[in-house]
Amino acid sequence: MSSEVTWGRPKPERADAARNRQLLLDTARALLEEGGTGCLTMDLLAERSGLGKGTVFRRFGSRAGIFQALLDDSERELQQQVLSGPPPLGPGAPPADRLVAYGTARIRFLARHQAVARATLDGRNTPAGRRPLSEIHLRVLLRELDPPGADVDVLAGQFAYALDGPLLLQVLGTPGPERRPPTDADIARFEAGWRYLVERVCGA
Amino acid sequence: MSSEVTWGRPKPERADAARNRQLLLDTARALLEEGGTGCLTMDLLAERSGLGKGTVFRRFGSRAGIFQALLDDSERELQQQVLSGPPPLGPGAPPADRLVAYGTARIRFLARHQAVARATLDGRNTPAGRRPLSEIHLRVLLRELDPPGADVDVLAGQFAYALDGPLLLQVLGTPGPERRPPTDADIARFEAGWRYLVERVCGA
DNA sequence: CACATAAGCGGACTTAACCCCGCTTACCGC
DNA sequence: GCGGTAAGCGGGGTTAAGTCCGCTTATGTG
Repeated sequence: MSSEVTWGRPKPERADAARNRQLLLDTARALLEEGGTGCLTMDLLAERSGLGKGTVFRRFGSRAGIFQALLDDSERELQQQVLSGPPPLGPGAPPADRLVAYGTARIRFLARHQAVARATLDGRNTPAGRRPLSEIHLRVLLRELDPPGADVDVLAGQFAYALDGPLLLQVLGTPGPERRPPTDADIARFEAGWRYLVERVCGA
Repeated sequence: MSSEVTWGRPKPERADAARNRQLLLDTARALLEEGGTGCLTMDLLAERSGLGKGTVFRRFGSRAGIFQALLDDSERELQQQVLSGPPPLGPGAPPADRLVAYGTARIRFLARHQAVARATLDGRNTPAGRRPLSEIHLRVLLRELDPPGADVDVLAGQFAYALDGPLLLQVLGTPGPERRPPTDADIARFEAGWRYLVERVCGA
């Protein structure tokens, strides 16, 4: 887990910095474990890690940035499966099947990390211009599929938010103001909905 | 503009409270005009209105709440057109046409109020369980249309976020981190994309 | 009109994200 | 090894969101 794919970044990041980043992520996860997202404050994170507050902000830019980093980290595994795992999630299956498989996987991923994903949204300062990996992958598959007459860029965005939105804001069930974690039944409905959408849009 | 549709609320709200609410909204709009969303702070809003900070929070609950209130206020006009305006936006046209018309109108609405809509999102404390009017309307139209084999509740959510997401987070153009307001060309693409989606999903 | 009361109000207080800037230290070429 | 230097670090300071609680006032009743 040390020197994996080292893509040509101009400045590779100093050794102590990398160590501290990892330490911070680990501490952050521990804090989440014991008190949920609300419990994770910058001061506490710094203190528990034995580092200064400035360091925390240097690494992650903002509170939302930490959650983003955590989510990216968790997402890496999924990415691996998509890039080089077995079909239909990985390469080898027809694009439409991969689309369905990816959506299903993403739904489960989001359901598992709902709290962190939500904390990523922060009206004040989102990292700006950050384009979700999800959308990029969807675009690749859609371009391969090339539905006649579609604007693939736009469609990829629509699909990405059709996948993420309902789960992040938890829109299902009675109109009441309760926000419960999604049940297995909810997830099944979302998955079926996704399958339906892909089939209708990308020919049957 | 005084006593319109007075639905049976248990407590109608005291007169001075209503006056202050309106005053606060007006002041908020003035602040937005002169400095954008970033300039609107609770302290400043209270001071400019000649009221205490407590009052501001009592009325709107949080900073995000103010933006929500502003957006709701702006949205009322659109709602009127949907409920009792001329077709195809208003009642009378076939559901598929109304779906397209509504999406188009919503896209334009969001493009015009993008900054405020964005400020509405706040990872910390969204008013919880708030279901966008948009989604409700979409569900009504979809139920009328009743696409075979679709889960209308799920589909309404997917559509709602397919409409809102790309515009709120501005996902289009080169991958760079610039967040510019959407151009007319962007809007045209989103509209075409929406039309495409509706046609594919709801039969041609 | 006087009173009761519940809603509304104000503004000091607390908390936490985020900024700043002088000090420290890992890394690179000799 | 040995500077030079740019990146990394620390933690106190600033700003703004959100809370609290005692005072004020609109409103309905006898």
